[in-house]
Amino acid sequence: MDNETIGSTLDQVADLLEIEGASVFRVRAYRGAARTVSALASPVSTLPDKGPGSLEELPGIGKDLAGKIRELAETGELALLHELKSRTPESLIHLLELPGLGPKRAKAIHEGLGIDTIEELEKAAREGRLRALKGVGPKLEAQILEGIAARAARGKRISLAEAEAQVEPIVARLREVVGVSQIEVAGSYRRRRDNVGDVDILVAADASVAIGKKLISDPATDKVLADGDTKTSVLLKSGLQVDLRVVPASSFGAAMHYFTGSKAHNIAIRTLGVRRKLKISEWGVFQEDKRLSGEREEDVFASVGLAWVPPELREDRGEIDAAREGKLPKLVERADLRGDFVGGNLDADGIAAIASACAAKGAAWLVVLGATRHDVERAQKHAGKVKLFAGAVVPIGADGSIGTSEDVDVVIGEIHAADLDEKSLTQALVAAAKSGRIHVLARPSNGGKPKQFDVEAVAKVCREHGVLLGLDARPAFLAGADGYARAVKDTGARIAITSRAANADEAAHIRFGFDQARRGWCEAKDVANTLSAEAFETLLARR
DNA sequence: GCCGTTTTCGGCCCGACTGTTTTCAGTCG
Repeated sequence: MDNETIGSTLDQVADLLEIEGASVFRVRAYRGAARTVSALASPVSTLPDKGPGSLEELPGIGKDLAGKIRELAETGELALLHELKSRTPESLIHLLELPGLGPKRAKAIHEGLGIDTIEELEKAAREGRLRALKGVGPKLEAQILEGIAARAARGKRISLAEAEAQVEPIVARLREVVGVSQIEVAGSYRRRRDNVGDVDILVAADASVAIGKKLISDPATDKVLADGDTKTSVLLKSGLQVDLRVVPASSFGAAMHYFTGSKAHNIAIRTLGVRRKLKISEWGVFQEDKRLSGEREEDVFASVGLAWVPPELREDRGEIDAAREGKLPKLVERADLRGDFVGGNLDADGIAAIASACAAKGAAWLVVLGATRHDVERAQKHAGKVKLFAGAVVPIGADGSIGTSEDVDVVIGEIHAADLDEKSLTQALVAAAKSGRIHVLARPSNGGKPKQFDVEAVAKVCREHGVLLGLDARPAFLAGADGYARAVKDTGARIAITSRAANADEAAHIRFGFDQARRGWCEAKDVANTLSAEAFETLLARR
């Protein structure tokens, strides 16, 4: 069973436990494990049984959960889940997806009314039977019906690129409101997750400033979900939910920290606060009701003895220990960009256009995929100072054999292996990396869905043979790229971020690759795109 | 179910909002 499925199975267990009324801490443990396993770059089966790197060593996973995860990985089944399903109908899990319905009410609905499915729930709500339950009145009943009607559109996450395109113009309009001193987008958007579920905009201003009204009247707004003094929520016409929160400037740092999350990171930070007898909230850092700080985000970290942590790292994946020990990575920055891999049947004019757009972003070299040395030589005259390399993408066979290509400077090996299992895929990639015929090993993907393989094992071979590991920066190919980058970095190998842009607009997508590399703790030295043209050429020759 | 600068047992983040209540439980982020 692959890691993602193991994660969602553990989430199901958590849902059912929650409905049963199990300890919230036990539920949290399962959710934490689900998150941790889903984010692993390599399949659970490739982890060592004991000692460093084993399941038990992962934060929040102890003996019991490690056993359950192994059970799932090896057999695809989980005895506990069967047991839970025998007591509580599985279909109740779907009730939790409705706004206003949590575990307690789902349980009450099941036990009090004998309702197990959304269809039964809808019927009962229409007939006004739900309000027979304690704590449920007409408003909740209406909300549930509305939730059922809108459930297809809810909970859908969109790519970061799409979210940027929708949110940036809105933020620009909100920024114009008089009395707004600071405005930032927080949440997973600020952490640069490859997909976002909703968008949190944080504003420093007096509560009296009419910024909520401005959002409500924004041309992109479709529907108002909440409209209070400090919080306004709307649904955009696209279906994206935007939450706007107004805080005083004195709390802006604490609020930024809080609303940036992640939830797991916040819990970890607050737990550190508790040990120091501090209370940390979105309003600031408090000691016995006395407010100590909160104007700047750094204040929150400093209050628990930590250095400021870049948002991309705030996933409770070791950043807190690193911040305490002064071992945070100096993350690669977009300004470090020196080169990219572009392509897509470009003619000399197209190459020149991309070269000039990339040069404006700091590029000193470009690998042009699908171009011959002759094409590149001709285009070089119009490419200014940007050094061009001819590149080719060649197929890797299921046995690791490398296909043929034109005589080019840079060869990217790409495996098309929808049907290969983890082990065969790993073997093929290792063989390709050892072949001495490729410079970059593309990340295996099945139409944007990453294929699982033993990243550590492959990256180790790549490091030994001077092969770069590709990270496709196109928005549809970013899933799991952060964990992949982290695994590559940890083995000491280097990644190569490839925009594969066919035009200047697409070349700007390289930033999404940088985002994921940052989420993967990569420093400039871990990313080949930061090399000067000379250093990149040397690297090509050395392989 | 996890975990240890209080701890191997007894804790486990914090606040806002909502709808239903006459003091609070449930949900959400």
